[in-house]
Amino acid sequence: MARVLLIEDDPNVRDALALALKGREHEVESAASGEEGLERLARFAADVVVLDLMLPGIDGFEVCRRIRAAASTSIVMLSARGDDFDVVGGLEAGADDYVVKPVRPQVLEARIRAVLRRTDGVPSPVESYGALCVDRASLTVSRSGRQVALPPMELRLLLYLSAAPGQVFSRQQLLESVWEHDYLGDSRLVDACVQRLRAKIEDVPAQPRYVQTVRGFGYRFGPV
Amino acid sequence: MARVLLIEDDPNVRDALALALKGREHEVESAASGEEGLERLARFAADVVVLDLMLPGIDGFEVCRRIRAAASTSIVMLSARGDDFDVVGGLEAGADDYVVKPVRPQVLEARIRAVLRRTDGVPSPVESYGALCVDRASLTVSRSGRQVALPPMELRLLLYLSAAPGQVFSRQQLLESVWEHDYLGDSRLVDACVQRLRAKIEDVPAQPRYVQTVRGFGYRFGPV
DNA sequence: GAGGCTATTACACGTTCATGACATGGCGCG
DNA sequence: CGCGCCATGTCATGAACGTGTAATAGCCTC
Repeated sequence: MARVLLIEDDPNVRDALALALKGREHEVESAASGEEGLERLARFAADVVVLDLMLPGIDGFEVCRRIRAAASTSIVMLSARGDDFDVVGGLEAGADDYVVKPVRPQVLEARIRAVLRRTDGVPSPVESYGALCVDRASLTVSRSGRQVALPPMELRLLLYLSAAPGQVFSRQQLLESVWEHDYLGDSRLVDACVQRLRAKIEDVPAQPRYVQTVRGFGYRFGPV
Repeated sequence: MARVLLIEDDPNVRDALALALKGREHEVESAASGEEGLERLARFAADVVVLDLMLPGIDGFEVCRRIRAAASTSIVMLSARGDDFDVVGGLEAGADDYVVKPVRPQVLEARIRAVLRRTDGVPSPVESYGALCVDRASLTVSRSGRQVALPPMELRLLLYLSAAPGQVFSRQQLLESVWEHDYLGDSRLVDACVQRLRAKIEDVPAQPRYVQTVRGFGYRFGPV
């Protein structure tokens, strides 16, 4: 019925859910960590990702953001923590649904179906922001209809930022998520990349419309 | 931000939710029964319908099916019954999400956003206190609809205070938490920052509505 | 009315960011 | 195998902006 990627570190839960979903004619692929999940996703074109929050290595929220940056796959979060605070945080990180463990497979499946029903009508991963067009499938960017060639890092940065328009990211967050650097310390690397990106996508780089500076905090993609 | 049709027969719940959603800049229309809701929907082009299941007259499931038949509006079901059976049934009747009462407005709103994200752009989460709106994702503040630019420290102070409305913080606490200074000692630094902040967000800085002085103790955010 | 607490304003220093030049390194092409 | 280009990361400079401090004025409380 659907292609499901299950990211969950507990083998018992993972196997139980995988089995149940397969029994309902879904195609299921499993991963035990965030890293593994992201890697699988690159090759297994999932319709929906079922994502545990408590993962070894990079946590569920970060995995969620990275999935959002790269693809338009739907995400159902799965967590043992059901406080209002957690739920709101999860949904704001970009999840389509948030389910509290333990969960009966029937319920999980019903929620997956509800999420997919919503997605069906939205085929195009092309997002357009003003004159800027970002196509996450072909990884191309165009500005006022004319295609813009972006080097890898600038493209990754743009994808990441534009996946959450309006949200402010610190340089540190960007170094970790986009560059996958883990060292702490001051670096003007992000700044430099932002400048180069602006030179290519902004009409007036000195008054950026898309990639904006938030003094003292970091950068944000739009809104104007 | 979004147009919400709220179908709920209990006037208390209805008014509370309507008020909370309006406070977050949504446009809200209410209906007390299924018939009234369907009729409203014909004229009020809602982005999402929040639908109680226990309604007088035609029940929530039937309303859901009729909405689905007529329009592509998203539906968030609201019910006091949270059995797995009910949840699965609700989602299979065509709901996009199913929320169990009682629900905190923040959670309902986060779920509405998640549902809308699929069809619309991504509006960011907004806390609103009277005429003051604080958007914690994009780090923007607006007063009576007009955006206010705040320098980093003033913004951090406002974010910190408004995260716990009503609670009093001493200058020392603020120095530690907002400034991350650890030295003890008298400093009028917090005062100065508060003044600058007031000048920007208060209508009458001399009679502050949002950032209030508690003589001898410190400052507090609201209540209005 | 005195003392302590807070508001208000001004100014100079420090931080932060933009910008462009430069060094490094990988990759493809000859 | 070697050359050269392009992308990336680092650095130095300069400007803009915000911030902390201090000095003064106002207010509340006892």
